[in-house]
Amino acid sequence: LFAGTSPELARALLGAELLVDGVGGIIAETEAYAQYDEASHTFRGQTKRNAAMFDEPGTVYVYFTYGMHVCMNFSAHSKGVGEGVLIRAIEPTRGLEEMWQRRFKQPMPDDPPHKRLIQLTNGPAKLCQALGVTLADNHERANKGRFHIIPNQKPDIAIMQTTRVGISRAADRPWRWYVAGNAWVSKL
DNA sequence: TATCGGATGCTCT
DNA sequence: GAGCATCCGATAG
Repeated sequence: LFAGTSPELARALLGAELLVDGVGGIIAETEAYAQYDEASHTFRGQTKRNAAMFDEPGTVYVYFTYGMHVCMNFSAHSKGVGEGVLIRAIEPTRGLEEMWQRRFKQPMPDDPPHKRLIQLTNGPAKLCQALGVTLADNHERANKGRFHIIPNQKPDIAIMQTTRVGISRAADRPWRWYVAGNAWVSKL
């Protein structure tokens, strides 16, 4: 699964369930980044910060950005190649109360507003906060420690493809994919 | 509903 | 010193 190219992995991860210590949901939106890709953190070669992207496929790459947020990726392709997939949105399935507490710093009400449930995980930094992912998780491995990926069971989900969000270089490269109609997708 | 700016600190130029 | 794979609240329409 993780041994594919980053665009292949980005599509394959849609519909899969991502769980961190049993808390998480269905992956609804992803973006691919490759070493030859000007928008990628790995474009200018390996550094201490991006080393996880060059590690074994399935390695977790967590980075700090905008002075206050972290985002998570899974390394793709093969060891030595700086390529990976950013997880941009999940549809919560397990541990809703725990996610709510981490995101909003208060217990989840008995009848939570739908709008608020969507805000739980409809963005790359939001879902990391909800799942309790921090920089300490950098270099973790999928399906070995607290991170688990349960492959997509439904073969026929409708997938949309667009340009990536929030980048300035290689802005035309259509390497963002999301599940059509899913309410947790961060942007249309 | 859409757009705008502030928060906040690490990384690389 | 500039830029950043973002988020949130405020403001205008």
